Amino acid sequence: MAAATKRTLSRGELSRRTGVNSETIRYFERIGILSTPQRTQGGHRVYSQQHVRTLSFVRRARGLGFAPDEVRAILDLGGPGKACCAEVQEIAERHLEQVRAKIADLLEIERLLAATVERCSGESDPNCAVIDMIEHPEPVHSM
Amino acid sequence: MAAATKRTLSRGELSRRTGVNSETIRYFERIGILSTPQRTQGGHRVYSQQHVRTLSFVRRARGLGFAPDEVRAILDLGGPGKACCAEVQEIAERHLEQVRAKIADLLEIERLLAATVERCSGESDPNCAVIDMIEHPEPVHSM
DNA sequence: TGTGCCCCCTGTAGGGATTACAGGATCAAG
DNA sequence: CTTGATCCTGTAATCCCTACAGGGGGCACA
Repeated sequence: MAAATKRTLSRGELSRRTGVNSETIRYFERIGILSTPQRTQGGHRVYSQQHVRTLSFVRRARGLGFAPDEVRAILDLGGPGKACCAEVQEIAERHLEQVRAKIADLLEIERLLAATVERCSGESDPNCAVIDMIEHPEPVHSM
Repeated sequence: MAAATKRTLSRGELSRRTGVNSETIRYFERIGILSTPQRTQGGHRVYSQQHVRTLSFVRRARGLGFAPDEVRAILDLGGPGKACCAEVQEIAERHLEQVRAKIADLLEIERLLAATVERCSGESDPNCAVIDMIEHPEPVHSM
């Protein structure tokens, strides 16, 4: 079991590899986001490279605001031999819409913030542009 | 108190107007994000148009992933006669950076999702492009 | 074969943000 | 004045994690 490419990892190693808190890994397993790993005779979890990939994906998706349920929904469809494209495509498209809506909102906020910071004198002007923006926001549609 | 422009609202009305859960309004008041409103003699909260504006801003900011503390930080600076520009500008700039980072990540995800959905046949192809993407994601830097 | 030390195991408790609920009072319309 | 909707307060529950306590495994190294 020496060097080179070790094909399995402990929970701590998986945590370090993916940046996901090791307690959270246990939690993800409990709520069905990460498949139950094999165990050693002593009961220690043994993770595969597949787990690394999945968990990395989950991390990115969660970090971008996708709900655990949504993540699970996509992940569930990726199981071995499970149903495919038609169904997955629909979910993916919904996500795409959400992503685009978020981007639009953020761009709007970005525009506002940037313009505002620019107008800011940096001095102690009681007529602050940022505060103005807060108190009289342009409508950013929806939300 | 008939029609036209009623200048005050009850909690429920404020909730409906802003889309923020009415219990959450109470919560925001408790943690200092929404200023304590006036009360009727019977103890019912009475909100102003200002509350509508602030709460809408809070909602947008929260929806975009800004922490309550961050929201409060900006809001606090907007108080009547409070300190200004220099300080606010700094906060706003930090936010701007965060916003831009988020946008970048989302654009990356959007690109991936869009390309993937496009490749999708929409049929029951066991070789699903979306699932492919999940299992062999291109690195999206950081995260 | 021991024997350390580190990491892992389980169950459970904590925390932040939000939402829900129970039991009672107020509002406002008829 | 009655009544149904809405509000009040305090507290519990929920979700998503994260942390802790106490008791073992895993494994290098002598």
